[in-house]
Amino acid sequence: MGRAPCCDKANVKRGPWSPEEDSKLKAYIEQHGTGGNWITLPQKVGLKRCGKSCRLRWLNYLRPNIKHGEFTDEEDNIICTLYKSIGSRWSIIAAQLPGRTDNDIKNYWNTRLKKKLLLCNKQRKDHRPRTGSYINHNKLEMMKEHENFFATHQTINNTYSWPSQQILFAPQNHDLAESSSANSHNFQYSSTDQVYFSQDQLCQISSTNQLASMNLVNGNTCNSSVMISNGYYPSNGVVINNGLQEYNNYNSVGLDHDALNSTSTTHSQQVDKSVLEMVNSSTISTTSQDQSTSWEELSPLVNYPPSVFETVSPYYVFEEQRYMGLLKQ
DNA sequence: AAAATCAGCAACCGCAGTGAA
DNA sequence: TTTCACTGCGGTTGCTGATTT
Repeated sequence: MGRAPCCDKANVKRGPWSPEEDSKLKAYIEQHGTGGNWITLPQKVGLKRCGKSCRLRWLNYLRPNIKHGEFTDEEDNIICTLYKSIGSRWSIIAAQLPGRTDNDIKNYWNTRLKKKLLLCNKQRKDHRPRTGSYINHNKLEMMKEHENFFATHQTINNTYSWPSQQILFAPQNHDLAESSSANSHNFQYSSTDQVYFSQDQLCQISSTNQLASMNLVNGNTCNSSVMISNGYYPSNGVVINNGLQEYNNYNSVGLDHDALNSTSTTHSQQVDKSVLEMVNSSTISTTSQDQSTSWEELSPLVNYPPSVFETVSPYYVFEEQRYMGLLKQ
């Protein structure tokens, strides 16, 4: 026995909403509210529409403070970062972007952001060496090669106009920082807990085992970092290289507890906090990921340069898949 | 200038979760 | 405990205007 339809489809209007319908619905809801029952709302308003249709129209178009138009670089950033973390859970992503609806963000991702990444990937593939193992290339040489490439191919830099950010890592304790410093990495301290690395330094680090014992820090700006609790579940590490952005954001379960409880949070921290709460309080779907473009499909598009992450990404990707329910435990 | 194709987006569909009876 | 109406969400469809051929 199938479920009863929510409305009599033969007697409801479908398709685009007219201005008259819009104004009727808007006026009614502004005056009376939804009454918590969308199914009976159309009758009260005097519309021959399905309740679900009214709800959608209100949420996506009529309700106050809806923001239409171009997405900003910061919004792009947040969408990509969160997509990397939680996948296509548009309502959660929308909750981080005031005025944007899940439908808007979903459309924007499917029609523009995804293509933006694909375009970038194509350009990167075109530049890859044709022979030999990419992974086995000398890391420093590859890094220099990429830097030269982006220095001379301004068009690619223009393709990605997102704000530049700096990669941040933090040692788990000061001893590590000091010992690392003693290893001639010449770290710059932004605070007692954080260290900034140059790309060359990262190459050196990734060629050693030091990365595994470090904490990845959220680097939306140099001054707004979230300390991650351990080296296994970094969250929201974003790397910029000459205009290209590295989204290395993994599951929020690794957020540092102290950071989460900190009262002096930055915007990016607040985003992580609330997303963590939302993700933890909702069920993770194992099916929706299959139907949309998976991050596994797109992640190669933003993993640049490979030399920085090849050491650690397989494990992190595994962890991400496991927590997203993509792998059996 | 007309036809074909593409891109963007509003709206729809159906499934899963929730809570009241 | 079970049933079922309702809500919310994510994937998909189809319309429309823009662009290309």
